[in-house]
Amino acid sequence: MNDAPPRRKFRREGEERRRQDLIEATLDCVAEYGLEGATVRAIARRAGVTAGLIRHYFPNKEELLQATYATIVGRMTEQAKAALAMDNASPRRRLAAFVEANLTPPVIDARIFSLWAGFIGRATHDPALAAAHRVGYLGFRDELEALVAEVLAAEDQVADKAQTRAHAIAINGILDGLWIEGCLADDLFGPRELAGIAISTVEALLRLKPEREETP
Amino acid sequence: MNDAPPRRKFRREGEERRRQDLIEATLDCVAEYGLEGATVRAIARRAGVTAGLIRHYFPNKEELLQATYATIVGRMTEQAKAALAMDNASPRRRLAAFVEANLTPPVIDARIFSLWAGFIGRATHDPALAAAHRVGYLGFRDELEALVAEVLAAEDQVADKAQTRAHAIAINGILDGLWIEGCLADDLFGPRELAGIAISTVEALLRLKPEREETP
DNA sequence: ACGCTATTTATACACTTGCATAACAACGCC
DNA sequence: GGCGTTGTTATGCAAGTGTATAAATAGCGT
Repeated sequence: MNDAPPRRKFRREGEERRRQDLIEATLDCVAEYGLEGATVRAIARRAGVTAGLIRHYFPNKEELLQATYATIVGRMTEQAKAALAMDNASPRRRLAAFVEANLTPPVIDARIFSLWAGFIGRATHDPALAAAHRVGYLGFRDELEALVAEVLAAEDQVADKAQTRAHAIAINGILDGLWIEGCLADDLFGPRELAGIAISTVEALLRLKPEREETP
Repeated sequence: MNDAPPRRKFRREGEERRRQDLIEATLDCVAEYGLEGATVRAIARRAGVTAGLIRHYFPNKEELLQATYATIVGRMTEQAKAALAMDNASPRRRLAAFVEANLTPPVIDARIFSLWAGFIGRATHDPALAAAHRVGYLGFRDELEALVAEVLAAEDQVADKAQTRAHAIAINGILDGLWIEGCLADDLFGPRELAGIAISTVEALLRLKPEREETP
């Protein structure tokens, strides 16, 4: 008569490890089924735990989603900044590396895009998200603006402040736009085609000399 | 003892009219609460009908959403193409007008963006939406490619096919990227600033002569 | 003026969702 | 090795979801 189902075995994990696992599971779910498919049960199944556990690490689902969003934003900016760290290279090369880093995997990634779209769509109604986006955007643009100023200085161009700002806005737009297309339809482009197009465009915008003229 | 609630009065509408009303109501709901807020009941309430009626015009909710998406895609491309209709102007001016049309109201609009974001997030996993996006994108890009070819021809530049394609991809990216920023944070930019930046960038990309040189 | 029929309402159903709670067991500590 | 802490499971619930179905009525053809 003992038809009581055997209780599931489990292991205790470290707090940080579990949180990270849950976030990763959320990313997987969003990638596969979209934001709407990222239910607590689906996430838990993916993470190999039961649904209730989520509430033990996050006060509610919303916070898990925000933590997930913060994770990918951090991951992306980290990738981009890594490209800036090449201190020995010329400003022009660093700009090119920066552009390329933003338009190749792992930044070009359908999973990330799916999550980004889900969140950014909410930014219109959710002031907190709108503010988060703004901070990230302006930070990114400032970085870009500094880089542009360096490049122009190295090329002996007058770096008008307004002009530099405009350039940064434009480059940021190019990166955003091509990033989207790359995430949505990478099969339409060659492996490094988007990066190449972006670099050409940026160099034309900054009126850099067209070809290899590093050492006159 | 007659506590039977009085049945709601209603009017019969023409089929096409009702379908359009339901689509419009869906647009409102998505714009206001996001895709997740566009439930059949919310949509029906918005349209001033009861939920069951939706199923009388659409076999299921999914089809209503697809019809809605098709509607906004059509509306956006229609707006953009209208700017191309200035037949008497020079290719260069028409390109500038096209760019400007895509980066000023009513194309720059938080509501439209909200809709776009909601749907595009699904396009990663929903094949039907992905296909819809792709035809829209490629159609837009083809239009752009033809325009670029005209401009280059008028400027006596050799119009390499691959180069023209690359230019169109780049311009499309610029438009997308700046469109997003404009929709999300129009207060960060002057009224026509984004359009101006985009036009400058495009002209630099196509290596057009910098200033007013229309009549040498 | 009166039915006919298709549009519209009303109600119900099966299912999913996020969240709350209680029982349980893995693991560190003495 | 027993024990307490707490990470983890199991179960339940109320609200909301899309959909199915039947009843009602608006408005047209006659």
